[in-house]
Parts: sequence; C-alpha cells; structure tokens
Amino acid sequence: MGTAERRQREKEKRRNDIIDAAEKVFFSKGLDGATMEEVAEEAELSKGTLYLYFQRKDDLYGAIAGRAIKLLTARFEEAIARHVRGIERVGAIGDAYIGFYHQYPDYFNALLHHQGHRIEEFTSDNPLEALVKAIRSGIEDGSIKSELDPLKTAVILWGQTSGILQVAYMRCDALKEAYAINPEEIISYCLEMIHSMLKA
Amino acid sequence: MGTAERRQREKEKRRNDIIDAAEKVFFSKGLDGATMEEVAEEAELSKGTLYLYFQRKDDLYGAIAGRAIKLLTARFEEAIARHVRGIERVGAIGDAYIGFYHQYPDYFNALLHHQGHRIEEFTSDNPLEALVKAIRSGIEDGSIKSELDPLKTAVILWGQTSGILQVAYMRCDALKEAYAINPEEIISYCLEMIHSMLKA
DNA sequence: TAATTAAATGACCAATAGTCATATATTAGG
DNA sequence: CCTAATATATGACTATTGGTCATTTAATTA
Repeated sequence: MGTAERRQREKEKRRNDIIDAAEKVFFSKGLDGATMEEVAEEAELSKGTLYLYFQRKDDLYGAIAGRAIKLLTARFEEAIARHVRGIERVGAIGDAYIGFYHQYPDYFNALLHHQGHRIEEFTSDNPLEALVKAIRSGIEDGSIKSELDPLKTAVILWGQTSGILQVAYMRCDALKEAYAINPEEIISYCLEMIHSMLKA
Repeated sequence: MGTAERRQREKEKRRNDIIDAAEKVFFSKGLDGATMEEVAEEAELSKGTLYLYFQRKDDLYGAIAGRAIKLLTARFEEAIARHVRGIERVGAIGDAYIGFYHQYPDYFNALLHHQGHRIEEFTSDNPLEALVKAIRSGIEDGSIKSELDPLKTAVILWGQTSGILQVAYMRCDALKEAYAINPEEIISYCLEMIHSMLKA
C-alpha cells in the first residue's frame, strides 16, 4: 500500500529536481541558449529521462511558468491579507508585483513567454482573481470608485503593470542614456497614476 | 558611375525581397516554426545567399521589426498631423497603435520580440518621440494637465498600451470564456481611463 | 526467487542554423 | 571585344540539438 505512495512521491521529487535544474540552466543561458543536455547534466540524469517527465523543452519551461504563477498569486494573497481597505490592497498588490519582478526577473520572463497560454494549463492559482477580489473589497468598503468594473479594471491593471515593467526594465539602458530616466521613476510615477485613477 | 549605383539599388532590392519573403514565412509559421530553407525558397534564392545579407536568422527578424517601427512611427506622425490639440493627438495616437495592432498583429509580435533591444538598432524612427511631441503640444495648448512630465508620461502610455494589447488579445480566449469579456471592451475602457488621466 | 513492471540510459536520428569552397555573373581595363 | 578581377550566388557539407526508442537496470509483486 505504502509503496505506491512513496514511488509517487519520489516521482514528484524527481520532476521537481528536473524543474530546479532547468531553472538554473534556462535562467543563466536563456531558453534558446540552453540545451536539454545541459539540463540533464545539472539534474544528474540522462537526457532521455527528461522526456519521461516532460514531452518537450517548452513543456519544461511551462512548468517553470507554473511555479511563477503560484508564487505571484501567493504574493498577491499576502498583500490582501496585510491590509483591510481595498485601495490599500490594490496598492500592495502593485508593490508585490514589482517586488516579484525585482526578485524573480526570470520568472517574470517566463510569464511573458507564456502569456498566450491559459493560466489553467499551468496551475489552478490565478493572480488575476486575487486582484479582482481586492478591487471588489475596495468598492464595497468605499475606498475605490464604485463606478469601476472590478473585472475589467483588474485586467487593465494587470496589463498596464506588466507593460510598464517590460518597458521600464527591458529598455532601461536606452531610456537612461537617451533621456536620463531611471526605471524606478517610471514605476512609481505609474503607480501614482493608477492610485489616483482608482481612489474614491 | 551609374553601374555602382544600380548595383547598390539592386542589392537593396534583394535585401528587401528577402525581408518580404521572411515576413511571409515567419508570419505564417512563427519564428521558431519557420526555417531559413523556407525563406530561401520563398525568396527564390539559395539559403546561403540569405546569410550574405543577414548574419543570423534573428537579424532577419530584426529587419522586420525595423519595418514595424517605421510603420508605427509614420502612423503616429499622421495622427499628430490630423489634429491640432494635444489631447486629441494623444487619443489619435492611441487609436493608431490599436489600429496598427489590428492590421499588423505580426508586426506587433515582432516588436514584442525585440523590446529588449534599442530602437536605434533597427531604424532611426522612434514612435516614442512622436508621442512625447504630442503630449508636449497638449501641455502647451492647455488640453493636457501641465503637471505631467511629457517624457515619463509618454513612456508610461507606451508601456500601458503595449501591456493592454498583450493582455487583451493574447488572453482573449481565456477572458471570453471565464469572464465573458471581449478585448474591445478592455481596450476602450483603458483608453477612457487614460483620457481622463490626461485631460486638463 | 522469478516474472513482471517501472524507470533510466545512451546510442541514434532527423532537422536546421550556419559555413565556405566553388560556380556563375558582372565589371573594368587594355 | 576579350580577359582578368571583382562581386554575387550556390549547394554540399558540418555541427548541434531536440527528440526517439531499443535496451538495460532497478524495483515490485506473486
């Protein structure tokens, strides 16, 4: 009876070890620059074994994106739990997203790579729903304008913040040089804009 | 005297023919799914010839991104020329960007692929500067809030709009299904938000 | 313990980006 | 006009890498 469970657990552990190895290799060399041979070596397994667990290289990257989504969702839920008023919850979620980018830029890139996919392909966690929840609570407690549609607003905030992070960081060298702008200024300017847009 | 010029012209034409062929193949099969052999066949040249003009496959895609930037910049400049007041210019630029996405989604994708690069690597045209120009004119004519920083605002609008287009369209199936949202609603809701954010 | 099942290996394969010796086309100079 | 020099294009080839699968090894079950 216990054998099957242990083996399942071991299989899960192996799967996670492979994903860990892939994170190391993909994050240091880029998805295109990384080879499955290198991942296999990092995992101390043969390349063929990787394909027992993941059908394609991209599926392995998808598993990494799943981790990113789980982590981001947890961060959002923490942000909500730390505040009472909706406007502050949304602000804290914005901060959490930016903190996520700073701490896990490679996870952010993995999310970008997979943004044409449904989140449910990777995990049942959903950061967008956490954001909807926070906006709703703000509308209910009166801290967020009641005329806003929570869902549309959430989608827009999500899109806007992702877009800003992309611009602020992916183009930060060019922006610094041509315009003496630094990314943090763009981020905080944008957060202020969003705040004033939402506040009742 | 005339021979060198004609040859230079022919060389430019060949280069453009190759880019045309690459657009066809890359846009129909995706960058990863497309092979240089297929591009060569579409261009009616040998594969080796492609490498006389472009060092790597990605450089060929970069030339496509350059076209996208030129086109978008032209659209932005037209939007400016069509209006007098800055607030309307910015609105028309927003519409132009969205129209660009609708008409040339593949160009939009090419821009996303290259957003970690400097625009100057591809072309001297710069859509961001057109946007800065429109915002400045709005601040000068009083139709846009004077407390806004034109450059930062432009960067933010650029990032937000790109982010929204990505979310609205790349996730449109999931959003429709889970939430009965359609992309156009998200886009116009967002444009309204931006408008009220800017308007003096 | 032997048979069965599960997991891992590593040699192999096909595809493709990129290379470069060779072939072909064009130009310039006598 | 002809030939040598220069420019351009070709296509066979190479190295690499994602993916495959027959075989080996390990674990479990009867």
